Amino acid sequence: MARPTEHEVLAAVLQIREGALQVLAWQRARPPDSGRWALPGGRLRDDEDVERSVLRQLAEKVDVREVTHIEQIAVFSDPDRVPGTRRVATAFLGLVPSDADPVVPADTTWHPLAALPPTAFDHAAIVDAAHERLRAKLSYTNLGFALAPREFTISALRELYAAALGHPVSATNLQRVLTRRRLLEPTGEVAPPGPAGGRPAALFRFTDHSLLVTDAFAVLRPPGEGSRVAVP
Amino acid sequence: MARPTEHEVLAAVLQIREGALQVLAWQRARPPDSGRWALPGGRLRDDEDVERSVLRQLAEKVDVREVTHIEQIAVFSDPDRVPGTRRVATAFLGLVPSDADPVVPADTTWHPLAALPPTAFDHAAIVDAAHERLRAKLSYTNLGFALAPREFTISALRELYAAALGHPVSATNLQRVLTRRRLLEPTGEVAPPGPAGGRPAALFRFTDHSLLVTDAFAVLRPPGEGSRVAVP
DNA sequence: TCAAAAGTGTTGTTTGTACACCCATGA
DNA sequence: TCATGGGTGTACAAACAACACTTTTGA
Repeated sequence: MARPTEHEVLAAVLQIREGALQVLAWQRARPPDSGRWALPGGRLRDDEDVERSVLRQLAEKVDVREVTHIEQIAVFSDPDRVPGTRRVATAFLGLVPSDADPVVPADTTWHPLAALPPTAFDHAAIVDAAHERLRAKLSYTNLGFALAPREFTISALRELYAAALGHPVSATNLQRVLTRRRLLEPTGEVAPPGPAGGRPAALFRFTDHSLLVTDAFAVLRPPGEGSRVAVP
Repeated sequence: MARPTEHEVLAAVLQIREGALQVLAWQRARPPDSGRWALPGGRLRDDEDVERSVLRQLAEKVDVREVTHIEQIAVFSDPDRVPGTRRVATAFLGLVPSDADPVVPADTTWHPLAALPPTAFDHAAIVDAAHERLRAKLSYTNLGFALAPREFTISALRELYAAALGHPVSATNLQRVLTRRRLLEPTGEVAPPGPAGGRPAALFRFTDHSLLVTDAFAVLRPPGEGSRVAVP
């Protein structure tokens, strides 16, 4: 009955690169599932909780200072999710801003979510769940801050949102929505126009770099209340 | 280094009883934390995933058929969250409709969240997280179906929502919002008035008993799309 | 016919979308 | 002065809160 069980953490680290949403993975050199691509992670140590563990393990793959957001997605615990010793996994979503280019080990590369190579174990399901969480939170929180550089033009931000959401986004309305929610503020600077000319774009930044829920239109709220809530 | 680690599941089972949001807990008879109140749960078995495990363990406390909704909240994994052998916990939110009155063991009773007795370990934090999740999802999903009887009057539903949310809810607007989202439909029957008289109330039911996200006003959606999404 | 409870009508505000129009720059 | 991208103004529709008003019952 007391078959040994390990606990591991796994992270789907997402970044917009070359206009596409990509995930960091490393290629397994040894069985099981050798040759397939796996998410970064590993065993939970005795002296750390799952949050510290995932940050420690990511530090071996990327500079942790470049991970702007990390959150639990779910526990994956099918008894047969990996062969051999049972392993229960806590899965995380991690985000890296689009202007970072972390040094990664030789066996590790980025892959567009739209064209994932064969993945190890149940890692494809973890990537899907992370993507879904990202899509949802982009709509009702300020989570864009974790995908964008510190300063950016609206059209650059538009491309990030479009890539992450998987559908076209209007720059006009994106600016309007984020400004009305007071998530965006102009820096006062402008970016030089491209080679084809055009009006120079104003630079913006996110007002906050911690997660805020902007459920302005979430209903059934107490009579006459604000609409911003901090998430601890 | 390889200190033994157990994996347990814990459930914050919530129900509206006597007009208040209450949680199911049992009183520990033995150390550690003897006398304090703990959430139902226990060790993960080798042949089950965490979802099956929590349902199995709840079956020992309440009739599982009365649990209308269950979902993962988060992993609690502080190395010192319990004394002795390390235990990593997957916490769940469970919901029971207000008209159910499950038979529970002698050491187990319901407690209003507003007046929780001393709790064991980190179980108070789990209850808080479950409550927060419930509050959020009541606003943007049809999760009310899991708290309400199959058929109910609007004013009964109003009391459920008010108790779960912790603030007053207008019956007028509650009916309007849920109807507009097509979450509610009239049964055609009416409930007899109370002793003081009054117009008999029409009975309603939820149109769906599986979780639906009604993020009608979630922004940045693709140009011209529907507003209901099924959650698997 | 009055009090009590339920339900509908109406109004105003906020949020978001769509689209036309104006602005600043390089060639 | 024209093409190119950036930004604003305006109009419209949907969702919701607030509150007045009507309906249906028991006493």
